[in-house]
Amino acid sequence: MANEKDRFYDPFHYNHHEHQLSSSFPSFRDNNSAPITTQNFQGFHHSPSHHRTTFTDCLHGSMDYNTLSRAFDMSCSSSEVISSIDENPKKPSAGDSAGISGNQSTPNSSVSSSSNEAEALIEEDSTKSQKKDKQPKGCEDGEEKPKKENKPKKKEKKAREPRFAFLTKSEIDNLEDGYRWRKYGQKAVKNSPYPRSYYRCTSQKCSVKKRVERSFQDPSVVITTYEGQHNHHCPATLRGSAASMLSAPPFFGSSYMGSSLPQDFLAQLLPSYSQNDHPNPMFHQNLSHNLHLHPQQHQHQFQLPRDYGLLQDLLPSSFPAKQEP
DNA sequence: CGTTTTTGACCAGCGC
DNA sequence: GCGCTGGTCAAAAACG
Repeated sequence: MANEKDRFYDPFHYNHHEHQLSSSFPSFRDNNSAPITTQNFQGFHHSPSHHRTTFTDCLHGSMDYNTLSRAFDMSCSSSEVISSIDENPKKPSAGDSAGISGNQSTPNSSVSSSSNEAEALIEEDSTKSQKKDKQPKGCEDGEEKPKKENKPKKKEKKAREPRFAFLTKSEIDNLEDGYRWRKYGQKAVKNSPYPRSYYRCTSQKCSVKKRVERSFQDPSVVITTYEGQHNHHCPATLRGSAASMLSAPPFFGSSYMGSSLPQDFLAQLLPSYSQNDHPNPMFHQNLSHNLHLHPQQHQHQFQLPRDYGLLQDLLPSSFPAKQEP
């Protein structure tokens, strides 16, 4: 279960507040000298009609904020929101409301639900909600009890892997991402008619998990949360880099935790990015090329939260100290 | 027959 | 302590 902090960072819950969050970052641009352009892309090779994913708020760890903005050449002039479903988060826990509700209005809300963007969110790993997870499966002590009754109740908490959530506009729940997954559970989600499915990477020794859930606010949006880092190569080589992109977890691996993360991420995301070393007008084309998309199809935007301070408040452990101008 | 999915039970953490 | 919820387990079923 997500505790306060967990819930706060949990994209699923985050999603419940997306409109609020989006509106809470009013002016990222001011703090950045980076030229504002919009980088859009969409599509999973698998998509029959349209899977669209927009990476938003790709922030994590100690990455440098400016670096990130530079790397993505972000545009925040269009504070788009996926939707403005007015979901009442039943439990406005301290963290929940405190962090987000400060700014409920939707500034220049070009609430373009029609623009179908999806988001990629970092879910800060909560150190509080670690669970048994990797507990040795019961009966280590020889007893054969029904089910897991005599599981050793380890108190030792295992740090959970960072998570990375994608909000994807898709009619298909389980988006193809190049890796093979085995479903190991499904749960009904509170306040949502749509169940959440739990998958594990089928590769041995790979502990990457993902959760797939459809947003009840916008049923056309699929929320996919990756957790962990693949320790193997993508079994299916997708065209371009879509696969590596979607296997985003490596991006969260410790080796990627640093100021160079955006570049690393983009390098993984798009080989052309590493080639070019810096976003440029061709970036769009490279992007679409790598994803085999038509430039005209670009409809989704990278976004960065605009209020760094607020983000720090939201994800205190994920951001370096705010730089005073 | 091996692998994957389904599904009810179980467990841990949290709030009250 | 109890109830709720998210997450996981594991047996059975389904699938290829």
